[in-house]
Formats: sequence, structure tokens, C-alpha cells
Amino acid sequence: MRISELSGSSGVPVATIKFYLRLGLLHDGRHTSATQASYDDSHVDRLKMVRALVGVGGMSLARVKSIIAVIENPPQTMHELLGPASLMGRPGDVDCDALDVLDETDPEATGHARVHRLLREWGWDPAESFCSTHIEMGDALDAIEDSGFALSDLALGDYRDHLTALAAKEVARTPTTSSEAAVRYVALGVPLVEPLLLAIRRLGHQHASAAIFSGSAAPEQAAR
Amino acid sequence: MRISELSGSSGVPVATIKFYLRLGLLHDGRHTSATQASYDDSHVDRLKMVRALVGVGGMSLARVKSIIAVIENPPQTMHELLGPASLMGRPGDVDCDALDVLDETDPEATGHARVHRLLREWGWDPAESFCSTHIEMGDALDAIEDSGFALSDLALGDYRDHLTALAAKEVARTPTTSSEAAVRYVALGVPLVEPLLLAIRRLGHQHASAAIFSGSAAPEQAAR
DNA sequence: GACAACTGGATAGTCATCCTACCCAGTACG
DNA sequence: CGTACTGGGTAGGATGACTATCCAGTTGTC
Repeated sequence: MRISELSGSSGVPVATIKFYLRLGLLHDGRHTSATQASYDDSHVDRLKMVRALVGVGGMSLARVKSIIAVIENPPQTMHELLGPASLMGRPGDVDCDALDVLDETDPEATGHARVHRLLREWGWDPAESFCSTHIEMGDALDAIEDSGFALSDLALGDYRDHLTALAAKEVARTPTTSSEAAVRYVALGVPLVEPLLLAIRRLGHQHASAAIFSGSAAPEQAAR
Repeated sequence: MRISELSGSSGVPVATIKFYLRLGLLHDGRHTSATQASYDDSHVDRLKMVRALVGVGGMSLARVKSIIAVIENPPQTMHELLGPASLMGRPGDVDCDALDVLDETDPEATGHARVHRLLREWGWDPAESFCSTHIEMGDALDAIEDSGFALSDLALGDYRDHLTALAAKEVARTPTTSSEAAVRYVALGVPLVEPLLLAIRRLGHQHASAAIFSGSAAPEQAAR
């Protein structure tokens, strides 16, 4: 398959394919001469994957590249796979030791302190999860706080209940037949399912609000 | 409060504040003379909100602006609020009538057909949710499919169960005391909680994998 | 074997987004 | 009075993701 055919069957412009080749997002074709190479289905699949991750997944090419790196060079343990797969290529890969020190003393890091407290309350060992995830969660809590939005521990508990139940099912569904399948499942499934998840949540909001407020007036009137 | 003080208490550079003022992300201060204006706490709050939505929320300034528009000029019904709040400023505000026509005939739109089928199976009226949400969900399903990842209806059902339970609780928690509080809750809560949600899911993955694969070897070994 | 069409490889240009720097005349205040 | 600061405006820069153009080599066709 020549590059123009690859472009045709993947829907990606030739110039973009060349660009992806240069970035290392797409593996080189088999060279048949100095100025000729042939591509196969693996290149079509890769291109579709990249476009899916970039398009709906909303990822940067840098993050896609690190996902590809994990798929091509899988880590040794299942657990090791989950951390990097979660936030590969994201900002904030800072040192984790600093987090152990702070523990609700630093007024600047209320969100991170809350994460530690919650993990303790939930009976979760902080060591079994990645500090980068703690940081993300802390940042998210801080952002919610900063924008003047209150989120009770009760509400957080609801999130934990439902999401960990979901996560457990997802992990349980991980194929164990081959390492390639498992790596693909995690590296692609974790980030690609995210937009789906958020869409279903919004669908749920609309469904629930239709049930509660169906045909009812604006909050102004409803409150009176 | 002068602009430099506003900058100090919000942590946003003066040049950026001017930029936000020009874009309409920040309301003008009260002019005291031709070249002087005074700002108050509402400006500090707004700046913090904008930074939270842009930073952790990962939104574009355009989307932040449309969220601000909703907060400043709320829609008439609760239900009307949820649609725009969900995907304000996102790409894909296409015509919805086209979706009614397709109904699993178009091979190009398998994801969207699946959304319609799922909604029917779940007993949800498609009319009570926004077609833009259907489109997002369809796109997400297509992207998952395109990248060579299979997602069973069973797994989708799990997502629906947990996320709609969560969404229902979130909707139930919407304050009805004042319209301002309700609008703020929805317009900020829907998008800002998203990163938190995803972080907890990843935490759940790590927790679950620690329980299952604790100390176990790589999938290669485990599979044998 | 002439010749247009295509190839890989490289360089440079485009477009959008999000700021950042600078300039300017007009206050504020010690 | 002088210095610092203000709002307002324009221009510039950084980044990310392409896109266009050029070029020498290759392929298929007549």
C-alpha cells in the first residue's frame, strides 16, 4: 500500500500522514527503495487510533505519542500500566515525596490535604495509587473550591461509590488472554471511554431533570 | 480596588486581566474617571472562576464565555439550563432533525444509530434529552469503535446504571432556594466536576488493580 | 526511453488560541 | 511637579496542529 492509498483508506491527508511519521506517531513503512515504502493494515489501524484519541478524546499529539509508547513497550506489571496510562503526557509529573510531607499543614494545598484525608477515611492505602492521580484529584478539588462551589464529603462519597464500582468492573473486564490485548484495553480504554462517560452523565442529568422539573417553571417560580 | 490590586488578590497578571476585559470574560469596573475604574470582590470571584474553568476544567475561553453568559442571563426553565450548560461552546452544534431521519440506515453513523437504539432499550424518551448530547455520545462510541476497541451493551449498561444514579443525585442536590444558586450550581458544577470524576475513576482503577493483581506478575506471566 | 504522476523527505508557511509587551495620553498623589 | 499607575489599544510571541511547496528519485505507460 502506497501513501496515497493509506491516505484513502484512513481518511487522513497525505501531508498529515507525513507529519505523523515525522513525529513518530506512525511507524515507518517497509522501504522498497530509496524513495518508496509500502504500508499495511497496521498503519491504517494506527491512524484511526490516533484520530480517535485526538478527535473525540481531545488529546494532544504528545499524549497520544506516550500512549503509543506504552502500547509498543508495555510495562512489566498490570499495576504499573494503570498509572502511566491514566495521565500520560499530562502536565504535573512532579515529585511525589513532597506530598507526604505536607499533610494538611500547607494552607495552599487544601485540595491535596483533603485527598489524603479522604483516602484515609475510605480506608484506601495511598501507596497503592499513583501520586499523580492524587495531584489531579487535589487540583480538581481546588478548582471546584476556587470557583466558589461547595462539594460536601457526602457528595464525594457518592462519587467514590459509583465510580469505584464502575472502575472495578472495568478492571475485572480486562482481558487476561494476552498481554497485548490487556495493554490495548487499558491504554485505549481508560482515556477513550472518558468522553462517553461524561456524555452519559449529561444524558442522566437531562433524564433526571425531565422527571423532576417536567413542564415546571423556572427555578424562580418553583422556589416560591 | 485598582487593577493592580485586583491582579494581586486574584493572582492573574494585569495584562491578562485587560485581555479578559476585552474578551468580555470579566465585567467592566465602575469608572471613576476617564482613565480610572474600581473593581470589587465580584471581579476577584469571576477571575478565580475563569482560571478554574480554563485551568483544571481545560476549557477554551470561548466556552468559558458562554458559561458566563448562561450565569448572567439564565434560561427560563431548569431543563433548558442543562443542555447548554453541558456543551456550551463545543463544536458540533449541528441540526438535530437530521438525526431523526437516519435511524440505523446510514452506515457512516453507527454510533449515532446505537445511541438511538440504546435510548429505546433503556426506555428513555430521546425528546427529553438534547440531540447535541446524543451526537457527543455517538461520536464517543464511534471513536471507541474506530480505534479498534469493543464495548459491549452490557458494559454500556453498567455505565448507564452508575452514571445516571450519580446524575440523579446531582440533580436532586440542585439548590432550589434561589435561581442564581441553581444556575451557578449547574453551570459550574457540570463541567468542573468532570475532572474530579475522572480522577476518582482512575483512583478506582488503581485500587481495584492493586486488589486483583497485588504483587502479581505481568499479564504475560499471569496469562500462562 | 521519454514523460507525467507519484514517492519520501525536508523546510517553511498557515491558522487558531492564549496570552504578553509596549505605547500612549490621562489621572492620582506625595 | 514628578513619578507611578491607569485604561485602552495595537503589536508581538509561544504553542500546537497541521498544510503547502519543493526536490531528487521511482514507477508505470506508451
